Amino acid sequence: MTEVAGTARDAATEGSKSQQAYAAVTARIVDGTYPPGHRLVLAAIAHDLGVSVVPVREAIRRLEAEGLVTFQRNVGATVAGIDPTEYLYTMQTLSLVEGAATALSAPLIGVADIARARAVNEEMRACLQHFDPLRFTRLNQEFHAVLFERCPNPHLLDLVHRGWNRLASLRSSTFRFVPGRARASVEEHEGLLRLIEESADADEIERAARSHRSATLDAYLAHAHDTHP
Amino acid sequence: MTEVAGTARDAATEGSKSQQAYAAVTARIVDGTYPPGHRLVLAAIAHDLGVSVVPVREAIRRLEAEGLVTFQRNVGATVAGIDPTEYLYTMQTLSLVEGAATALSAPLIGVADIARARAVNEEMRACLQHFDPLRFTRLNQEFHAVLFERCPNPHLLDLVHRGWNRLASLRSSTFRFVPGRARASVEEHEGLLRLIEESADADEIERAARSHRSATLDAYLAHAHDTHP
DNA sequence: GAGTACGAAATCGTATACGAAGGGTAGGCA
DNA sequence: TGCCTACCCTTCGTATACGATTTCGTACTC
Repeated sequence: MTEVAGTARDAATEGSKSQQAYAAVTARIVDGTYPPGHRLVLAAIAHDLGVSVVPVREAIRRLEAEGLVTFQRNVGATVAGIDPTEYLYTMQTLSLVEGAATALSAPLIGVADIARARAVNEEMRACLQHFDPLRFTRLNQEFHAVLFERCPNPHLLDLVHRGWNRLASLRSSTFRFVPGRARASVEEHEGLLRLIEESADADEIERAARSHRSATLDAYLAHAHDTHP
Repeated sequence: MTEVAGTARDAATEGSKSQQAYAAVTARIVDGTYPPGHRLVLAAIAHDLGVSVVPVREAIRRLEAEGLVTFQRNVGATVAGIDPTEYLYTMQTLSLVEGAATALSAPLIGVADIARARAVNEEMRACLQHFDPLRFTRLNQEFHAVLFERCPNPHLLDLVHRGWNRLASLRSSTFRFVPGRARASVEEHEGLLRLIEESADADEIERAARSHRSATLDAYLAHAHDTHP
């Protein structure tokens, strides 16, 4: 079946069924088909993907290791929720690793990268008018990806990706709750680009990138505190 | 054997077979039964542990996610090696996350913790006389564990544990190669304790903890460069 | 003598099957 | 009427079995 229908299908058809299952489930979590709290039943997913439960099981375990799903023995897996505490920890960790990754990749960033990042940021600025949180968040990720993707330390880069993945599961980004943060964010992006352009000290870049993210977290916390005192 | 003899056996018998397999394989990697480069054959391990290949497979995948083993499709898993580059990346990442974890846990560290850490450090100081790299390394881990273990951010703490685990796979620690680093390390430990005692700024503690580890890395790199120019 | 091609052994990947543990519901008893 | 218990159903956990893929050894040819 796999060969017949999907010949040179798409990137998802690559490799083992486990990988396919992983890709498929991840996509569904990120795009919201499986909302937070949704129960992931192995047999159902397996049937859905046209494979056996074994590869699905492996995929779920991998997702568990990455924190996108929680797992309970003999009970099953559920899509990890948007627990505010969880959010805090994830953002805190991400600020740390992304800050470092950005600093490490800064010396390797060329003019083309800078231009691309700036273009994305300008798009974000334009987006401020008729504000669309989802679009803004997507652009935000794209912007930062340009900045950290050249990080030479693969472990660190992997941690950054995991952090973003976890955040992706709550699609209704921070900016939905705290739209006021969006404008400041765009300005800080420009400042970050300047630092990289002028080959600033690694420490300085790391601090800037880290506090940029921390500020978003703080804005969210302040908002959450106002809403649920 | 597992069911008949071991009723409330021991901690290793807890939970699923997958967890048992994970614990067993991890232990063998850390204690050197499976040296770096050793090929992990599923069927052999399964037979050895008295279980089927499925749980073993899951355990291996988990170890892969943690970086203790490398995996190749349709080929198998091998215990991850001591590639100097890998070491650099791991230490770099560890310095980052451990520094942050130490800073975050500092306010939660009580006098008892300080006393224990200091006792361990004194033991390390005594150990400097008839130097034993393995013992020194074990004490070193114990010392740092006291300092970061109270970190309230579980993700971050998990990353620190993973980092240490990966380093544990190369038991012949840095201090074997660079014994001169040991004395400086003990002194820096004392400085770190002082900072925590006097409730220093979080940034300051983070910087101190990070550069402590970075210094160890640098010492190793300098040594490696001397040896293999 | 070296390189290549073919075949066999080893090992992984996945499917299917069965036993076990949890949760929900219905029925009975206080 | 409310709570407790027993049963059943759903879903997971593991074993076994078979097909797929890779690798190593050997023989043949240039």
